[in-house]
Amino acid sequence: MGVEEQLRQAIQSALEQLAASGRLPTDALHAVFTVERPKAADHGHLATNVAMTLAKAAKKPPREIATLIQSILQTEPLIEKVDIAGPGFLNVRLRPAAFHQVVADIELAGAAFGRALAGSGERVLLEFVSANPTGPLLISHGRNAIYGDGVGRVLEACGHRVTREYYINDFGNQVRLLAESVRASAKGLPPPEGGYGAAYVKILADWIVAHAPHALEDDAPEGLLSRFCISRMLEGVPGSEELLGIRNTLAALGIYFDNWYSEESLHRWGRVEASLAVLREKGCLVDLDDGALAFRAAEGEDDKDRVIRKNDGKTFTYFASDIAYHADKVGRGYDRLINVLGADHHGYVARLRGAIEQFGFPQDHFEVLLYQLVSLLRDGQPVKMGKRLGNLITIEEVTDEIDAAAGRKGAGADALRYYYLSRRNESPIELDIEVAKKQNLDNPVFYLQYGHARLCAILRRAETVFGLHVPRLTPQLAARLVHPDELAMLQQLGSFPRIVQDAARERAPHKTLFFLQELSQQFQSYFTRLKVEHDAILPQSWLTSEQGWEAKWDRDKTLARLAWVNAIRTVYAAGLGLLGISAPQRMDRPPAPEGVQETDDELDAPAS
RNA sequence: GCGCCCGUAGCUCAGUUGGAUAGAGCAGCGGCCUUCUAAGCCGCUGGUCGUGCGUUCGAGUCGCACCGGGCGUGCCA
Repeated sequence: MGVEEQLRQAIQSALEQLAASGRLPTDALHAVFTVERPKAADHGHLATNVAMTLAKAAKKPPREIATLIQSILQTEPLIEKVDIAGPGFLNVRLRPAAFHQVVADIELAGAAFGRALAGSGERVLLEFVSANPTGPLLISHGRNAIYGDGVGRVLEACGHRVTREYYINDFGNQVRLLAESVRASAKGLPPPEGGYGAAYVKILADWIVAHAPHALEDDAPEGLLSRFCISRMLEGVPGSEELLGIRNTLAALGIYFDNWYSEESLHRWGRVEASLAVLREKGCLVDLDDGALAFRAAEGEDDKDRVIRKNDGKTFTYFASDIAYHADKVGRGYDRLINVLGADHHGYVARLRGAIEQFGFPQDHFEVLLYQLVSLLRDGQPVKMGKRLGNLITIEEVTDEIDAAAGRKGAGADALRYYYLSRRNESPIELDIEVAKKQNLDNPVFYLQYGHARLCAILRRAETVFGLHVPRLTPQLAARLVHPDELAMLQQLGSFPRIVQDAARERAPHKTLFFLQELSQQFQSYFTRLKVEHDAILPQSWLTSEQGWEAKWDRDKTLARLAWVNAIRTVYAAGLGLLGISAPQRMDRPPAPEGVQETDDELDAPAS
C-alpha cells in the first residue's frame, strides 16, 4: 500500500472516532477528500483538504475540524508531524518506515503490481480500428489503433476481460470500387469513376494476375475478385514492401485482435434481415414514400430518421450492417460494449445508440470513445489525404524511418505509441510528417526506455561484478533507505495502482505515460546526483582500488538500494507494458556523430 | 443555424471528481563525463491559463455569453 492510501485510511478511521464521540456528524464518514503530494516541499509529504470539504456538513470552520483530525493523526506511529495551514489544509510529514511498505507489495506482486484483483471486472467487447480494408493502414489510423489498444491494456489491468474486435467492412460500394479498380489496373486501364488510384492497387492487380487470374472473370459484387482483394489487404501481398497487410501492420505495433468480424458474413447469413425484423416488431422502422426504409430511434435518442435501405428497395446502407453487427454483439452476452471512433463519426453515435437500445442493451454500458482527428502536415503545410489520391502516408513509412534512425527494429513502433499516447484522446493532433520521421535520439520515448535500461544495468552489474542478487527488503535493510529522493520515489511507486485505476476508469491511457515520465525523471536525477556526491549504489573504482576497501563499504546500504532499484524497475516495466512500449534491458550508447568537433572551424575559417 | 471537441510558455502537450506560488518535453542560453550507461544531470530565460461576467473560503478546472480553430449535421463509410 502506498503512503497515500495509508494516510487515507488513517483519516477515515479518525473520522470514525470523531463521529462516534459526537464531535462530527455521522455523514462525515462519507466525506470526499483528496490526499495528494503538495507541490511545495515545506508542505510535507502529503496534504489533505478533508477539513475543508467537511466544513459545510459539520457546520464548523475548516480549521476547527482540522484541529480535531490533527490530534488523532498525530498519535499514528508512522506519522511524524501534522500541521494545519492556510484555510484548513492538513500537511503531514511521515516517518521513513511509512514509505518502505510499498516495496514489500511490489516484491509480492511482481509484474502484476498495480493490477486490480482478477474476477472483479466486466466482460468487455472493445471494437477499434475497423478501418476499411480498401487500403493500407495510414498514419492517421494509428491513433485509433494505439489509443484503442491502450484502453484495452489498462482495462485488462483492472481485471476486465477484454475481447478485441476488428469489424471488416468487406461489403458494399467501397469494396466493389476497389475490385473494379484492380480489374482496370490488370487491364492497364485507369480506375473507374470514384475508384482507387494509389500505387497499391497496381501491386494488388499484379498479384491477382500472377496467382488468381480466374478471379478477374468474376463480375459478382461480392465475388471472387472482391474476396481476393480483401484478403490481400488484410494479410498482405507476399514479398511486397508496400502491402504488408493490415494485420501485419497492427502486429508490428503490438496490437492483436481476438476477432476479425466480417460485415459480408452478416449479409450472407441473413443476419441483416433478421435484425431488421426485430426492429420491425418493435415498431421503429419507417417506410418512406419513395420506397426507402428508415430507422426511427426512440424519443430523444436521435433527431431524424436514418435510412437503412435505399429507395431502390434493395441496397442496404452501412447502417443496416451496423444494426445487425451490434445486435450480434448484444447477443454475445458482454457486460459492456466499447467502440473507438474518430470524432468525424460522432454524428453517427446517436443512431447507433438508438438501435442498440432496441435490442435491450443497457445504455450506460455502451460507450463510444471519440478521439479527435489527426491532421497531417508536411513541413508545416497541410496534407490532403484520401484513399483515392496518391499521397498516402502509411504507418510503416513513418516507423521504418525511425527504426533506421535508432538502429533498432521496433523503435518506430515504440515512438509512434509514445506519440499518440502522450495526448488525451480529446486533444486534436497536428502531426508533421517530416518532423515525425526525423525523430532521432532526442525522441522522448527513448528517455523512458533509457531509464529502464539503466535500472537493469545496475542490477546486471551488481550480479556480474559483485555477485549480489536483489535481496528482500528486510527491516534491517530498510533502515538504510532514508535518502529523501529514495523515499519520494517510493511515494511515487505507491501511487501507481491509483494511476492505473484512474487511467482505466477515464479511458485515459496517457495518464500512465505521464506517471512514467515523472518516475524516469526522478530516478535519472537521483542517479546523477549520487554520482556527483560519490555515493553510488555500487562500489566504484575509487573505493575498490584501495586495499581492504570492503571494510569501508556500506554493504547493507547497497543491498537496500538494490531492492529499491528492483522495485522501481518492476513498476517501470509494468507501466511500459500498459503502454505497449518495449522495455529494453540495455540501450548502448550510440556512436558519437562524426564531424561534431569540426563545426567551429567553419566559423573560424578566414574568408577566402 | 444547431450539436460535439479543443484554446495553458516560442512549439508540442500535462494539469489528479475545484486546492496553496500553474508544470513537463522540445527550442534558446550557461554549466557537468578518469569512477554504477552523457539516449543523462543541474541552472537560467519564458504565462493577461482565448475574452468577459457569474457560482465560493478558493476557478486553468464548474455555469452563462462571446471570440477563434477542428469535426459533424449524407439514401458515403
